[in-house]
Amino acid sequence: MKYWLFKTEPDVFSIHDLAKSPAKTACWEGVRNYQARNMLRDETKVGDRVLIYHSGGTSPCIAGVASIAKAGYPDSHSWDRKSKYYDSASSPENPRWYMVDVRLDQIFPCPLTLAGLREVKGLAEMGLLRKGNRLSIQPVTKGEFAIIVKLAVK
DNA sequence: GCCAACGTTGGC
DNA sequence: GCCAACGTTGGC
Repeated sequence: MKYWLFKTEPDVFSIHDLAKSPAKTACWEGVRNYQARNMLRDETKVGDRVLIYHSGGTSPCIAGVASIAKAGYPDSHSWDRKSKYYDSASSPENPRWYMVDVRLDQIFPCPLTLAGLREVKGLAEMGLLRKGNRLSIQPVTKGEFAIIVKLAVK
């Protein structure tokens, strides 16, 4: 099993939107970065755990945990002309972009702020905390995941 | 709103 | 293949 961190802008799609989705499950569409695409397409498996990160705003934070409900599959928004994620280079026959389905497991009672996470020993190497890392899909180590869940549930 | 960091594009 | 220009991300 792998562990991930997915970034989202809560104004666009928050963990609360995920909670309101049918069966608390939604597709994670619109990833338009090749490195992130490759991970979604090649490395995700059903059951993988996903930290949901809210970027932007006054207090960016890890808001909760979800699981992969459907592993990487072509992002149909990429050939939907009406979608803001439309890409003329992508087609059903030759999809350029991929997405996954995620199902909410838990909203953290107290979201873990970025500032707070920087204080935590054992997370110093975490991708999220490294300068200049803009990837919206990031692998997380088993140890980092365990530390974060323990902090949030305490 | 600023700006650092990084990705993408396109001319050559 | 190099690299300048430009666009995007995202914390602050």
